[in-house]
Amino acid sequence: MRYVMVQIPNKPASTMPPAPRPVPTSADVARLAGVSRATVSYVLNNTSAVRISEPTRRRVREAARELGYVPHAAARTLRAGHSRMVLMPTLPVPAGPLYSRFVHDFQGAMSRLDYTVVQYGASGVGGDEAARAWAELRPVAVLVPGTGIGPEGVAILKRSGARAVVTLGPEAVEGAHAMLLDQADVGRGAAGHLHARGRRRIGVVVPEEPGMELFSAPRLAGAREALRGADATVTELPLAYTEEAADALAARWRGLGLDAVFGYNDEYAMLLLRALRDAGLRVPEDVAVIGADDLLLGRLLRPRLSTVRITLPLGRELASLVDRAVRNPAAAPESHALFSVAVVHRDSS
Amino acid sequence: MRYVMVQIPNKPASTMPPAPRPVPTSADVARLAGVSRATVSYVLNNTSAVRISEPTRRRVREAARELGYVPHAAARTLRAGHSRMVLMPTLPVPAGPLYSRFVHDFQGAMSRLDYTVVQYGASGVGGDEAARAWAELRPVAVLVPGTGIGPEGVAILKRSGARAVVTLGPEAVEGAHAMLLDQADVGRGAAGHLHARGRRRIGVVVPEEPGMELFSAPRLAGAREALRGADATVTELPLAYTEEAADALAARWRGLGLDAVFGYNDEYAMLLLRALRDAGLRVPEDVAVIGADDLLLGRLLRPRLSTVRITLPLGRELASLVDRAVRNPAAAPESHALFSVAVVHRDSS
DNA sequence: TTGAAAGCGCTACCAG
DNA sequence: CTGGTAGCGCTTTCAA
Repeated sequence: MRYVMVQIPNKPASTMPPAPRPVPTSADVARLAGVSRATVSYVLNNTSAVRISEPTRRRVREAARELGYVPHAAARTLRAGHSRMVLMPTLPVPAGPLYSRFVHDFQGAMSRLDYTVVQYGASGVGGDEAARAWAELRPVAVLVPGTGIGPEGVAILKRSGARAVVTLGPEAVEGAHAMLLDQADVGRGAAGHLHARGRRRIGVVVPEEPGMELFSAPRLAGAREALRGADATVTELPLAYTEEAADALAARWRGLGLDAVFGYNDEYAMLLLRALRDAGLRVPEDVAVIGADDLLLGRLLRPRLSTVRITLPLGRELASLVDRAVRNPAAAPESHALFSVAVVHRDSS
Repeated sequence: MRYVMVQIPNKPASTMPPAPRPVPTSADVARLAGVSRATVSYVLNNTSAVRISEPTRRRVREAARELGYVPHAAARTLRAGHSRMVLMPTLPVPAGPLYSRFVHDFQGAMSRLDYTVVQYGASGVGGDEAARAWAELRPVAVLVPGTGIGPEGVAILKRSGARAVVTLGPEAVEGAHAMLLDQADVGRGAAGHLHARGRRRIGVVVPEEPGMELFSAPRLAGAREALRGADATVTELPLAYTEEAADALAARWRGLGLDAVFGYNDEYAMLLLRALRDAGLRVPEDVAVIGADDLLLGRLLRPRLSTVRITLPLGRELASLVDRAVRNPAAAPESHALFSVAVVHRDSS
């Protein structure tokens, strides 16, 4: 006598969610093709160490196609003990054009090296908590932008099998490779330039949009630092990215007694520059203006906008760093400064 | 007599890669805490169906902390049979500001609903091949921008357990929910506006940057279509995003005999507008200019740039659509047109 | 309150 | 050339 387990619906069939056809597995393919699961695996992975007759191969492929079989990445990863996923947490703010391009290039370069780059939607948690969430995915490498990770987080990732951790931020983190990229340099460059041009009462725009302090705070701090000890003042200028806010700021400009402004980036600078001119101020005579990022559009406005040009690391170079690090995880962490900053003096300062 | 397997290095120890300390598993935690793996699982997942004594809980947590234990997502997914990952293939081009913001909002909304959004770096393959690669990850939902998937691809994903497939493109795909979003509408809007303003010989900028044809081709086609049968001509104007290219185009402008131009988007439009004016042409008298995307910067240029405003679906609304679809996979696919297009007439046309 | 064990889907070893 | 099978790390019944 044999017994068979039968699934008993615990609700009337009419209210049950329609039984989703179960996802086909390699066992289903094997059954349909009349071979073993091992053979299926050999055929579908073109395992060269093993010879499978052509008719068998055809039967297996045919069965897989018929069932719409797709292998299960999690199972494969579990079995293999490693994957080729490179994890990149997404920024907590919408990406700007420079960063978008950088990520795109990096992704292209990595896929040419046969890695898969995955941008992981940060779930709001931070610090070691975030590092743990990333570690759960067992990526082969992690590329962390900003200051979202510390030595403890790096250790967590490495203990979980990450063969390379690379940070993209202002300072190297113990145990991780670093692409040095300090937003404060941008503020230093801008403030230094304005000071060199003879300006002494310098405003620094700070976007009011939430999350932007990630970039604006170091840029402001850099400006402050560059002028420390010099006979100059730095005034923080909160500004929302709207025409109205810019006009309002321009309207009370004369009362501020400033002779120069660093506009956070080219977009805010262009916005403010236009508002200042509309308010009757002369640029650069009454007020010098400088932006950052060297957007093409900044060159179109008149007067042409001075700016701080930022060179992000090339996706290719970073990809090759990651690849080397993965291949040789024992190597000492490298610090690179492919990021660089250069003042471009045009007409607005 | 018992035998024990011993791992024999096949190279001299000095040239061996340093044996990476194996990643701790829940079994290691159990061993260290002196309990079973089941207990570890109960404690770390706060399983409420089971009471574990407080001292035991502490011992387990302490052991986990000491080892730096992080659970293995692949194993958990495999066991659970499902995950809460929402897959979003990355665009084949760097994202623009509108799209970046949209993705950011969507991600935030999804994580509030307790899903994890993952942007998956497309490996260059396309069509059903790409769909299969996505299906390997067994995402609970897939959000596909553009025209990167057909009915066959949707079927593959659903057979692999995806409970919702949503496309973000010009037309609904069999079996998938759709957020209708046709770039051709932008071209239609722009061309219609220019024609209504009395222009008849209309140029359409087509960016030369690789990959942009994804967006520029439908915009051009939409413009052509809007003017079909009207007494108007459409001229394709290839343009690279550099000042030199814009100046070169402006230099031969009079020879082209055009009285209006749709600049692909605001950035190209601003670039070209400036070059045309520098070449001595009057805007809008000699040539009307219109862009698209309604960037704030377009309002700063003089004359103020006319534009086609594009409203992307809100991240929140899309997130709720995805969530509903996941909860009720049997529901008929919905088509929404939260995307909309409106001509904003300013001074340049 | 805790432990033993099955099994998710896959690949790689070894035997036939 | 092909099949049987162990085991990757985890959760979850069932039994003690």
